[in-house]
Amino acid sequence: MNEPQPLFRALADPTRRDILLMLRGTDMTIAQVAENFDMTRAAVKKHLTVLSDGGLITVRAQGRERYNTLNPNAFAPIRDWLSFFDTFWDARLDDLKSAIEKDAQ
Amino acid sequence: MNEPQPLFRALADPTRRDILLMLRGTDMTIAQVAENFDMTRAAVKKHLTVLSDGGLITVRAQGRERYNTLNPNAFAPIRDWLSFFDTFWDARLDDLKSAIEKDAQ
DNA sequence: TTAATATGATACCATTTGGTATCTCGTCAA
DNA sequence: TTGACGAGATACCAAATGGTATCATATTAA
Repeated sequence: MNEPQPLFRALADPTRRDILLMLRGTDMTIAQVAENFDMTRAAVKKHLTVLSDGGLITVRAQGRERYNTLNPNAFAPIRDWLSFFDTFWDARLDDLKSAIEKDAQ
Repeated sequence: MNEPQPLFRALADPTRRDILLMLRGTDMTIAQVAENFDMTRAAVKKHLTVLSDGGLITVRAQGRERYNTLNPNAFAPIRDWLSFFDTFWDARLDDLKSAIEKDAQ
């Protein structure tokens, strides 16, 4: 069913959203990500795990280092979910249009 | 400023996302929303408060009832945030294009 | 080989979160 | 006027969450 819950959950924390922005340009190891925050490496690692569970990043091992990479298809499920509301907005606009037309008569 | 945190937080709970889907077609009172869930009205009310804090719904009083309405501009901040990654994807595609061209030489 | 380094894993803690129960306050109707 | 009804508010509880400290493991380098 491709549950979007882990994705929405992952995006709910500001630190995790900052990590994602940070990973736009370059892949980073856990230590590199942790340098940018005022918290322990262990805490950052937890955030990275949540991001991975949400399908937002993938991890590539290279020797003793783990490079975290932003997933190109990361936000597709969110966009899909948001699209459930598109027809609604259209209907609202139609209602408005009808009301205006009726008003003009 | 326009902090997106309350919005992301509001969307992180599956019950709240279901409420939003439910409100697409019609405005509903707290009791009406609560009918659709296996939890107390008080719990539903809490969810509605979080949704309101996130700017996702507005509440209109009518007598002793409160009608909850989906906010038309609800998802704009999320779309804005997601757009921060658009240039990144473009750059990735450019990289890919360059690599292919170099490969073709 | 041995020490330093990058990460994994786990136990633990305080706070937040999602939920119930309960009481109070307006508003509507008999 | 007097209940009944819809909603607000608060106290309380269990579980999830974000964080630290600490120890173990694997890899690199001297």
